[in-house]
Amino acid sequence: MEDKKTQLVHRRREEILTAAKHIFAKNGFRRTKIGEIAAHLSVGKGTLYRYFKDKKSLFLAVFEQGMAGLRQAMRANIEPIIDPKNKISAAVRTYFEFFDNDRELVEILMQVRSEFKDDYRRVFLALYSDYIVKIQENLRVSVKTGVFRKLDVEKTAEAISATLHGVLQSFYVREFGPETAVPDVEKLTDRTEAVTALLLKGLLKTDSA
Amino acid sequence: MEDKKTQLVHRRREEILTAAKHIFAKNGFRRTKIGEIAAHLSVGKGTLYRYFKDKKSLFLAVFEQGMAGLRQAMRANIEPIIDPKNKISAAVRTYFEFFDNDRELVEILMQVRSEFKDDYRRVFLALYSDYIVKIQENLRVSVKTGVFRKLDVEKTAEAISATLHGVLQSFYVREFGPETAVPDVEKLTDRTEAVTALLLKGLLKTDSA
Amino acid sequence: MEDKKTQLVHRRREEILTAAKHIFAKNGFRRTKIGEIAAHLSVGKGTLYRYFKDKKSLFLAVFEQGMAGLRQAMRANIEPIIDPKNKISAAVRTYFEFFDNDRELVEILMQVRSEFKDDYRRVFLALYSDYIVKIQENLRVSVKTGVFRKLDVEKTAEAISATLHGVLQSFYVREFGPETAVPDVEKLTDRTEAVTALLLKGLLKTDSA
Amino acid sequence: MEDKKTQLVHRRREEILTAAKHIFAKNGFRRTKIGEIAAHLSVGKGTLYRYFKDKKSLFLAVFEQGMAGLRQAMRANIEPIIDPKNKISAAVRTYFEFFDNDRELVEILMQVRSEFKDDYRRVFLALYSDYIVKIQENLRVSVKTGVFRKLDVEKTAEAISATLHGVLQSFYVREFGPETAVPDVEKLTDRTEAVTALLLKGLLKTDSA
DNA sequence: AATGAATGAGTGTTCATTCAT
DNA sequence: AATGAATGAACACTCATTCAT
Repeated sequence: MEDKKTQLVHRRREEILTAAKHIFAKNGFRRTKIGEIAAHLSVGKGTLYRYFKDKKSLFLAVFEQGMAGLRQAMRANIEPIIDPKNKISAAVRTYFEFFDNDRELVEILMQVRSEFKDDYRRVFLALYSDYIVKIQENLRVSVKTGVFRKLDVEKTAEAISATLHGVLQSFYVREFGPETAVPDVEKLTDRTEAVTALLLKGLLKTDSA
Repeated sequence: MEDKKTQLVHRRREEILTAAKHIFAKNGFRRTKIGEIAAHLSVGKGTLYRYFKDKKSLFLAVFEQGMAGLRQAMRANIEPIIDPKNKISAAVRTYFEFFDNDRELVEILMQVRSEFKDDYRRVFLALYSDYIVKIQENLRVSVKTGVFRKLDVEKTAEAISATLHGVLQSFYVREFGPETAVPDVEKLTDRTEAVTALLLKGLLKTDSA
Repeated sequence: MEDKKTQLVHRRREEILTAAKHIFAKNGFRRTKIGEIAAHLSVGKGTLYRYFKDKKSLFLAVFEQGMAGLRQAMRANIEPIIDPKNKISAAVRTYFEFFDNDRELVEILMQVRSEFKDDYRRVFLALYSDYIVKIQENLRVSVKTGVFRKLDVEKTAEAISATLHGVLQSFYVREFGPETAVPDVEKLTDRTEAVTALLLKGLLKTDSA
Repeated sequence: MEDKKTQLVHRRREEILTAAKHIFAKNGFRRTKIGEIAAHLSVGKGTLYRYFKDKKSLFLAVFEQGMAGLRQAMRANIEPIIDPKNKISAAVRTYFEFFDNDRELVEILMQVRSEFKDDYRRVFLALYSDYIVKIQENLRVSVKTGVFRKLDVEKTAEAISATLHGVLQSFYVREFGPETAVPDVEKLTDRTEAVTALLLKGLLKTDSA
């Protein structure tokens, strides 16, 4: 019985998060009214406050859930791979695919940065640190084994991660937007090859000799 | 006499922009009260409204001025350079130096994205397009001359630009913040080498032969 | 239960209208602050906005309610009367009595004209038209039966109605005003005889030999 | 020389009043900005303040000037007439003609009532009192000479005056409005006959038999 | 005398949050 | 547990008036 109750609570929490993500992504944090989310769920506003302390907590919960999903996807798709090059290309592909499949989360991501700088920092660092650590490990090993050139592991890992974010944003500014009529014409995934190539091979022609 | 007046108006406008940038960067757009900017300048609120239509216009003017400065810096430092590799490294260095020297602008940049998506898009595209075109030209020529490998010009140019943005943001989230007590410990410019190397050489060891 | 709620809502609405009429009449539309009305009712400002869209709507609701009352009074007191002369005198008396008993409404009436010309026109025409039509009918019949002299029905009906308004205003300008210390010394009703006589002796067939 | 200056000042004052009347009538007191009047005259705002203490004074000056014009017209057209009936009909005609020829003043008149109740009262009473006194004299004499029926002089005089005001307002609400495309289709003057007849046939002794 | 840049008081409205039912 | 009526803090913007030039 307790279990049942707990499950119900969990399910309800999920429903709220889904509705909130939808509305927040559509209108942005400020313009979103708690009442609109409640109405979307056909519940009273008070109910939302039983599940989340306040509007900000709800918003951050949406964000954290999204980030957790990203982390999970990255883990599932990258960890099994052993070849360092393939690890990189899998990371790029996974990252892009993930956000192609959850455009609302991109909007949330953009919002959270300026609305809650400090919370963003916290969540960002918490969720991404292990992922950046993984990159660093890959780099370190691959440099040692001679697959990758000699490089500054910390800064390069940061740069790789930053490139993914940067491409996401550039793309978002130009193509995204919930109101875009034809959102499927172009996809982040289309960038996978170019970005992977850039990261792995760089710009220079290397067929020296 | 007209000249004097015009000059005075210009000077006042600049003073307002500087004060506004400072306050907006410190508190963010929403939490900034027009009265606070006015007080900082020791003028009445009405005066600000003589120079800028409303709060949003003032904010966007700060943003546009900053972007104009970036464009100018990029042009001045990159255009004279001929060697494609040096062009790339100069772009990275200029970009990072520019934001190291104007951290308030970074905060503005982060804000504007989520507060005024559409205006951001407009200004961003307007000011950056010529700069992205330059990258594309460089790539196209360098591929033809065999300095750069065969690559997708549009997508790679986008990725290069995105990498710079991404690094700026990653760094910003971790190190920046107007409230940071010791903001000079680490600098964006420290990333120049690693990023330039990543862009030019990629990760893979190329010691063919 | 639904009934109870509906009733409560209705009662609250009436209370707000009463308080608003009082404050609006005392201070005029512009100088009335929403907060003053709320304070008078010991409720929060937000509550007023649950019942009325905005300040203007509240004001116009007060006005419309008053006009509805006037129409009702006119109907109740005039319709049952058959004799044309008595109909006229009843109209004059009812009109004057009504405003003697609701001086706040007079102030509202004066305000609404200049503040919301168009809304005034709309409400005025909507509520008064049937009443003017009644006058016209009375005139038409009475002319036919020879009780009233031959006259321009439309213009004379307008003039009769206008006379009532005009007397109300003249009186108001001189005697009224919520601040008047002794508001009961003179009354609109005191004008009933003189006005009725003026109107009637002009309407009656002067069956001079 | 002094004379010249005085004349110039006078002329300027008149120009300001004309412009102010125009703008005030168009937009209403509240929505009229001092700057708009100044711009219309191609002078600085400060200049207006040399001629009128403040916005309210300017508005009231427009009103008072208009009322003075009405008084003058009434005097010129009525005083020479001796026959009591003709005096009445001349009053009606003059009043209606005056406002047909100065519709802007009607708008001012409507505004002033609710904006400045007390000042309206003062000016109204000051300017109209002599005119009402004239009506009273006419009534008194005519009753004595048997031309008019026995009546309450004060209240009837008030009612006559009120009828003119009332008709003006009724007409205004329905037909006027600065935005009316075809303002000449109907005129106040068209009411002259009906109103005169209403007033007179009520005034004349019905020496039946 | 004329100007118009500068001033800053003043207020309607929204909406996150609470809490009585 | 759920509701949604009630609350009231918070804030941009206008424009009459002043006064240095």
